[in-house]
Amino acid sequence: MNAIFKALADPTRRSVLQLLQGGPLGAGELAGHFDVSKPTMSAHFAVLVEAGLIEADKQGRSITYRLKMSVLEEALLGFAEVFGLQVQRAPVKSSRSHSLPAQEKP
Amino acid sequence: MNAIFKALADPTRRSVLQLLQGGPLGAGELAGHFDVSKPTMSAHFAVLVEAGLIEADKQGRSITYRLKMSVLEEALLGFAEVFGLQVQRAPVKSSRSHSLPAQEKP
DNA sequence: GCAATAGTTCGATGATTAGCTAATAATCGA
DNA sequence: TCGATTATTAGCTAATCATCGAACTATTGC
Repeated sequence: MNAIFKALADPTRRSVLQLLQGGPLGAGELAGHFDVSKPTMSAHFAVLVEAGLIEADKQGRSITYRLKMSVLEEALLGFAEVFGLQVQRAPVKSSRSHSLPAQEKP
Repeated sequence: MNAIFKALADPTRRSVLQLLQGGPLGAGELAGHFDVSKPTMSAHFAVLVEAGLIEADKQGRSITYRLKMSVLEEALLGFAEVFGLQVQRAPVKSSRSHSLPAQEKP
């Protein structure tokens, strides 16, 4: 829980999560969106993986990161319900998804 | 936005918010719940005030802190909706509140 | 095998943070 | 006015954090 909030405390990491919301992306591709060095991005990814918010899928010499929505959802829910707030999947807005939906490993 | 997530990154500060969820509390009373010095707590309060998550009401030589639910709610909502999540006030569970409800300044 | 590519690890640095004690400021009751 | 109370400010330390360049590892293609 604390690891998740710590992970969310950095704007770069929150942006990474938002980018992954559109579907899995490679490490290099993600890094291209930010003006920081690759080692720095690598560290950010590590923090997110450690928190369980994303998952790495290594294939060959590239790595694909995938958002673990359920973990984010559970964390927000757990925190919010103490305050009498509800977090739930929003009703799907009628817009066809352009990329594959970020699907959780079964 | 960033200030809010930074504020939420610390477990002590999250606990403070949770305590305030039951209604306004004095600085000393809040500090009594934690095993840290009062200056340290004072700094935590300052961070929360800076983020807009709580509000101080000074009366005489004591200070009452009050949770600003709407700010917390807006922040969670703004963040969550990017991920297709909804945050809303949960339906009131049928349990009478023991203390006065944390009411927002009008 | 070798060069190129993708990403991580290492080591260093500067900034921020949480924590403390001691001192200060403000208020209240006697 | 004096002493007690409540909380903040000041000044410090230790730890954590984001960042970088350089070196390293692993993989692919030729």
